[in-house]
Amino acid sequence: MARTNVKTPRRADPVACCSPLTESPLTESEANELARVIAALADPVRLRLLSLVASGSEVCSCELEEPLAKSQPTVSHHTRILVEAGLITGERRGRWMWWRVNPGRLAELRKALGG
Amino acid sequence: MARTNVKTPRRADPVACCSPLTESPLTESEANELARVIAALADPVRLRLLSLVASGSEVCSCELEEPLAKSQPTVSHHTRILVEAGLITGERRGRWMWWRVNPGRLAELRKALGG
DNA sequence: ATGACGCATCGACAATGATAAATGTAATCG
DNA sequence: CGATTACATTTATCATTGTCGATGCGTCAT
Repeated sequence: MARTNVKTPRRADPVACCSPLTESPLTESEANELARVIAALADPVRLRLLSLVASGSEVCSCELEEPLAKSQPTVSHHTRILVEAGLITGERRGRWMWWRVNPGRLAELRKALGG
Repeated sequence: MARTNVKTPRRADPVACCSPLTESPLTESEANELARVIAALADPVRLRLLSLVASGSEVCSCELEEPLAKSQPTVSHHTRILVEAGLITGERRGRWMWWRVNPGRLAELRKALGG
């Protein structure tokens, strides 16, 4: 069946849009899009979640609750935000959701930050 | 008290502490410190403020209110947060505050983000 | 089918943060 | 000196967000 309930990023590339902010002033819409993605990383739980997923090649949601010490709805909330930011992708296999990082998105972010 | 109100970063280096989050899981305190700095950039007004400061070599606070379309207290609020994150530094000369970016801090951030 | 499991969604609450008016503090000028 | 300028701080308001219990939905095993 097709589609699970995994959300995809809102638009093509909310980050790759912007040249490094150290080079030229950001427009208002560029700043809005960039801030949206950065906000996804501006939380310690999501940073640890992302680093946990990056450590293993794939990580199941059920393997996240314990190390993060957060409830299942809270973990689901954070994975959703990271997916919407394009930083991770999720795939449902059976009853489990498997998460992978999107390395390209992190690279875009670093570039937008002056890299 | 004699001291001006320019705040300095809270500790030596809240960001340089962490190896790239793509390499090993962040500890809780590493994630807290890193999230603090990232949160300083998770706002469109501060992103535009930072890019404005980065564009000119030095920028005065009075030159920020108009392009940002924000009140003076709001601009002061945002510059304070960027200073506490170590992303910009301020120097008072006469009645004006002159702001400069701290390129090293942005580089540390990119590194912590997997660079 | 029935139950157990894994995860998403909804609803509510507390905490945080962005904004600006009013006020305070230095520094400069006449 | 008093007046003015540039900025910080205080205070209050309002929107956003992190958190979790309850619930719903799909999947698997029996």
